[in-house]
Amino acid sequence: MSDGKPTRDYIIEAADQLFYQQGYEHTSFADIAAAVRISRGNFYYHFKTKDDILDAVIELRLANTQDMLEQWEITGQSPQDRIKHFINILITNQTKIMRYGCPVGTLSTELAKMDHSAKTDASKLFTLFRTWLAQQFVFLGHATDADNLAMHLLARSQGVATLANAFRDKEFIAQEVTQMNEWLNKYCPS
Amino acid sequence: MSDGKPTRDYIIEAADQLFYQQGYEHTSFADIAAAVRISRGNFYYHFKTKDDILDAVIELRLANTQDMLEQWEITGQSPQDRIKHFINILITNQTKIMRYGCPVGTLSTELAKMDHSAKTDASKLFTLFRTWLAQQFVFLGHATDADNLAMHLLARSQGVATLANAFRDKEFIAQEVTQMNEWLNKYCPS
DNA sequence: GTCTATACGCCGATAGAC
DNA sequence: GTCTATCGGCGTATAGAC
Repeated sequence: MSDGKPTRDYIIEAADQLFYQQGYEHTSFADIAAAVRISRGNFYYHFKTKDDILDAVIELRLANTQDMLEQWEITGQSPQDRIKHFINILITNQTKIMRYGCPVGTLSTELAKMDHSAKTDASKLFTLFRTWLAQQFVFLGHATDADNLAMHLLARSQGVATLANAFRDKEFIAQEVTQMNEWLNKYCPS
Repeated sequence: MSDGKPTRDYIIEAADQLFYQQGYEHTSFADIAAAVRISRGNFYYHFKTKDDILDAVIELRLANTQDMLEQWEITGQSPQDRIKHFINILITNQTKIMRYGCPVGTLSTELAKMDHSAKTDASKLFTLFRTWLAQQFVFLGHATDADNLAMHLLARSQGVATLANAFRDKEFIAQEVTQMNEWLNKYCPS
């Protein structure tokens, strides 16, 4: 590549995209190699197995998610603002979601069906959102059921992503996002 | 096989199970052949391609779903009873859902990622539930937003399935089902 | 670090005997 | 209708030259 970034990083980023767009199993080494413009053989200098790439991709996603949540912690002026940031991903990423679904949910589901060992690691992506959301609800004074509220919101968001993907329905997303914000307002001080 | 049922039907039923448990792509002809106890070669007497089996499986699921909805129409004494039947699938099938997710949602998601031609047919499974639920809401006197309410409930149910699968959490299902029933009561005459 | 060449198995699919 | 044998292709993975 042109800049100083290690080839390994390019591989992980390409795999990240392809695993999301095509699914883990449906993505071959040839696909990733073509995207990074290296030979298949060279591939194995950086990763021993396909599972190793998956591990690296999950690690990358965990780090990126962590960064995003920390950003929201800074830019969101109140807990409800921050939670609204979460709800709003459905709008921000609606094009991708309608095409490929939610990157967290679809990977989790695929690995569960494959009975893949990385399934536990992939679910940590959910945990990241779950813990962060729960913390916001604690800030809002709902310490006792903060985790339940976090899980509820996560589930709502997952369901919207799945159906928006199935029906390619933009209007539906907008409508559900509105309802989720209204739901949130019930738990916020007025 | 021992009884008079055509081998073709056994293949479809085995494929139905395996596609659900392992995913469509992850399931090979060898897997299905082993389950039905026929040779791989014999397979092609009944189906020309793997896609043909998928079509047959979707057709079977559509028919089975249709039957189930008609049953609910009979056994459910009121629209709210019938809708509660829908909500209750999450409890009835909780073991399978925690392991493999929702059969409708996971197939839809997988086919979308593969950009598979059968994706549209698979989404008809969602449509079946959607139309049926909307009809119940019409009966409840919510004609203007019946479809929105149906989609909302479908999404809730999908989200619960996805998270229950990711976290293998039975308690979460029970809790969300309770909330969905409470939500439903708001739209029912008291 | 990157390449070519290649091994080897499983995949979907076909041909043809019984 | 069911079988065995086999094909061509692509999958992951390895060996070794540069």
